[in-house]
Amino acid sequence: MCTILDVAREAGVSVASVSRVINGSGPVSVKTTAKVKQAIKKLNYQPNIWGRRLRRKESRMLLVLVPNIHNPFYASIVSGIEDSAKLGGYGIMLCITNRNKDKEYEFLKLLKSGQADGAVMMTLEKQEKRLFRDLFGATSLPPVVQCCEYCDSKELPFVAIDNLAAAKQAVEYLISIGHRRIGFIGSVNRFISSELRLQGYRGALTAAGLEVSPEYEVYADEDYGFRSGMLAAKELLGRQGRPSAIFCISDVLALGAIRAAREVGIVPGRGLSVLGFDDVESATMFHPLLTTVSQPRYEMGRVSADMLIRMLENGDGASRVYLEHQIILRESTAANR
Amino acid sequence: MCTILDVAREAGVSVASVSRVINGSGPVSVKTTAKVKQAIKKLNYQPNIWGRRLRRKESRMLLVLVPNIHNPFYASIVSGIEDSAKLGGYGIMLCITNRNKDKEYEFLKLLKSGQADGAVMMTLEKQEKRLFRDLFGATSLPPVVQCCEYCDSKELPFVAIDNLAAAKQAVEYLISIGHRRIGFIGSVNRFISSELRLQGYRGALTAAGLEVSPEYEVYADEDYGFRSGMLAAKELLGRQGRPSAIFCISDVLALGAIRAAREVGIVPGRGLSVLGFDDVESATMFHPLLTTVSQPRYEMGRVSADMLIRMLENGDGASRVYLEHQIILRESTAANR
DNA sequence: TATCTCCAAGTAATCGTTTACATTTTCAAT
DNA sequence: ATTGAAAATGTAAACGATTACTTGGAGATA
Repeated sequence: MCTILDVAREAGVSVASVSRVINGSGPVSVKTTAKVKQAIKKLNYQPNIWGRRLRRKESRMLLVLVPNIHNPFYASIVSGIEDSAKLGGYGIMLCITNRNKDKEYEFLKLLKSGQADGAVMMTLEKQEKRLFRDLFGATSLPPVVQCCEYCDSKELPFVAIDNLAAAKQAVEYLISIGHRRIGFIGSVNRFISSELRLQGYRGALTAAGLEVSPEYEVYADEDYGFRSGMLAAKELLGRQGRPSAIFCISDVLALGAIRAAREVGIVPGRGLSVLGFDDVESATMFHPLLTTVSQPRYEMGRVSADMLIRMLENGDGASRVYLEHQIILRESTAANR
Repeated sequence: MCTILDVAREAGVSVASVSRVINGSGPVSVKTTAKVKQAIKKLNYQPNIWGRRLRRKESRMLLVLVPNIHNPFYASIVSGIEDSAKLGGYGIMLCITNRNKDKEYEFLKLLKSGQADGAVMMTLEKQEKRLFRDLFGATSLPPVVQCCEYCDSKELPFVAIDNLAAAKQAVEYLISIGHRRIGFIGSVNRFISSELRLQGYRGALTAAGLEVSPEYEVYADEDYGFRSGMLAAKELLGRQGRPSAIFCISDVLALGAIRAAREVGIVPGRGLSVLGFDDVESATMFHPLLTTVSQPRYEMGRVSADMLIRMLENGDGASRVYLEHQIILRESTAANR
C-alpha cells in the first residue's frame, strides 16, 4: 500500500497537488492533473481512509438498527436503506438488536465516538425519548431518522405509514362486507405501530356503532411469530360468540390464525375472514391467499436514508413523512353470511 | 468530543501515560492510573477511532457478503456472524449483493484499502478463484472465509455442510419408503451446493439401481423463489410417468412444488412426496409440514466468523469445516403405495 | 557520598490525509 | 520592461492516537 507522498514523488509534484487532483478541491493545471492521474494509476494508489477521516472528521457510515432480520418485512427496508446509502457514498453498519436494549445502546454510542454519522432506527418504542437525551443531551437534535416506529418525542423525524388510518380502513372493509363480530390479534410490545393499529381497529368499530369489547382483543407474544398467532387465534375462536373476522397486526400472526382456524375445523376465508398487515412473501404462498395491508417497505427504507443524508449534509431539519399504504384484497376475507 | 490531550491535562500527566492506562501497554503506577481513570470518567472521554486506526493500521471490521437477505436462510447465518464478530470486538459491514458481481467487487475492495480486515462470503460461485487472484495476487491468502458456498480453489477455507452426503441421504430416504420415480428440482445457478445436491440425488438413484433420467430433472429460475418452484413442479408433474416424489434443493422451491401439486389435483404428502432443503420457518407453517434437510445456520455463521478472526489474529491457516446436517421428517413425505 | 539499577513518566516522532497560508509562475496590460 | 492580478504550486500545520526513546528520581550497594 502506498501513500500520497509516493504518488507526489512519482509525479514530481507536491502532496497538496495530488490531494487537489483527487478531491477536485483547488485549481490544478491540466499538465499536473495528467501526471498525477498517471502516477495514481501506475502505483495503484488508494487513499488511506483512516487518515482522511481523521483529518476530515467524518465517517461516511450510517447505523441501521433493526429488531430482527428473520422477518422479511425488515429485510426489504434494509435493502432500501442500503441502496440509498450507497448512492450517497455511505456505508452501513447493521445492528440486529433482538430487543436487547443494551446492545442497541452500545451500538448507538458509535455515533458519539464518531464511528458513524447517523442512524436509521426501526427499534424505537413509544417512550424512548429519554434514550436520546442520555446520548445527545437535551438540546441537540440527534442525527437519527426513525423508520416504521417512532417514539413520543415531538421533534424527531420519522418515515412511516399512517398506521391508524390503515388499520381503520382495513377494519372498515371487514365491516363493509358484513362482519359484525370482528376480533383483533395484537402483540405485547411497546411499538407505536401496534398501538395505532389497535386504535384504528377500535375507531372503525366505534364509527360503525359496533361495540368495542376486550373479549375480542387478544395479544400474542411480542415476537409477532407464527406460533404465537396460532395460540392467540385459538383463544379467540374458543370464546363464545366467536368472531367471524379477525384483524391481525402482522401477516405472520394472520397466517397463524389461518392455521388455527383450520385446526379447529373452520374453513379460513369462508368460515372466518382473516386480514393481515405487511404483505410478506409467504402471504401469497398458500390458500387462502392473505388479504392484507401492504406497506411500501423498500421505499420506506430508501426515504429514511435519503432524509438522514440530507440532514447530515445540508443540515435539513427534521420532517415527518407518511408514505401510502394499500389494502390488498385476496382470498382470506369474504362477505359474511 | 475531547481528546487524549484533554484527559492528560485534566489528570496532570502526559498523553503517553493516558494511552498506557487505556491500553495496558506499559507500566503505570497505581496513583497515575487512578488519576487517569477519574479524568476519563469526568470528561466522558472516548478514544478517536480514526486516530487509533491510522496509527495501528487495523480496522476491526469484517465484511459479510450475502446474496440476499429476504431468504430467511441467510438471515440466521448473518446473526451467527454478528454475534461472533461482536464477541471478538469486530463490527460487521453487510453487503447484499443481489447477484451483482460489480457490487461485490466494489465491496471487496474495502479489504484492500484497509477499511476491513476480512470477509465472510456466501456469494462465491464455483469458478471464482480468479476473483481472488485479481484482488490479492496469486501468492497471498486472502483474509476470507467462505460460508455455505465455495469456489474451486484448493486452499481457501470454508464452512459448510456436506451437501452431497445430505442430498444423497435425503433421496435414499425417499427410496427407502418405496419411491422409485423421484424428481429433482434444482436451480440454474453456479453455486457449488446446487451442484453437489444434484450429484447426491443422482448418486442415490444410481446406488439403488434406479435410472437417472433428464426427464426427472428440472431447473427453476436462479432466485430459488416460490413461483419458480411452482412452475418447475408443474412441468415435472405434467410429464408422462410423473414422479411420486420430488427432491428440491430449497424449502421455498419445495413449498412451490406443494402448491403446484394441489393446483393440479394431487394431494401433497399422500399423492406426492416433497422433500426440501434448509428448514426455513415457513416449512412448518402449513400442512403438510415440510420434510427437509436442516442446516445448522446460526452455527455456520458463528464458526465462519470465529475462523476468520483466528486467521486474522493468530495467523491460523485455512481449514475446511463440515458441520452436521439433519433430516427432519414431517408430513410432506409418505410411503409410496 | 557516589554510582548503578530500575521503574515510572514524559517527549516527540509517526501514521496518511487535508488545507490554510505562502510562494512562485504566468501573462495581460501598461 | 515593469507591474499587478490571477492561477498554480508548495510548505507545513493540523487531525488524535500510539510508541520508541529519553529523562528523572528512588532505592540499593560499595
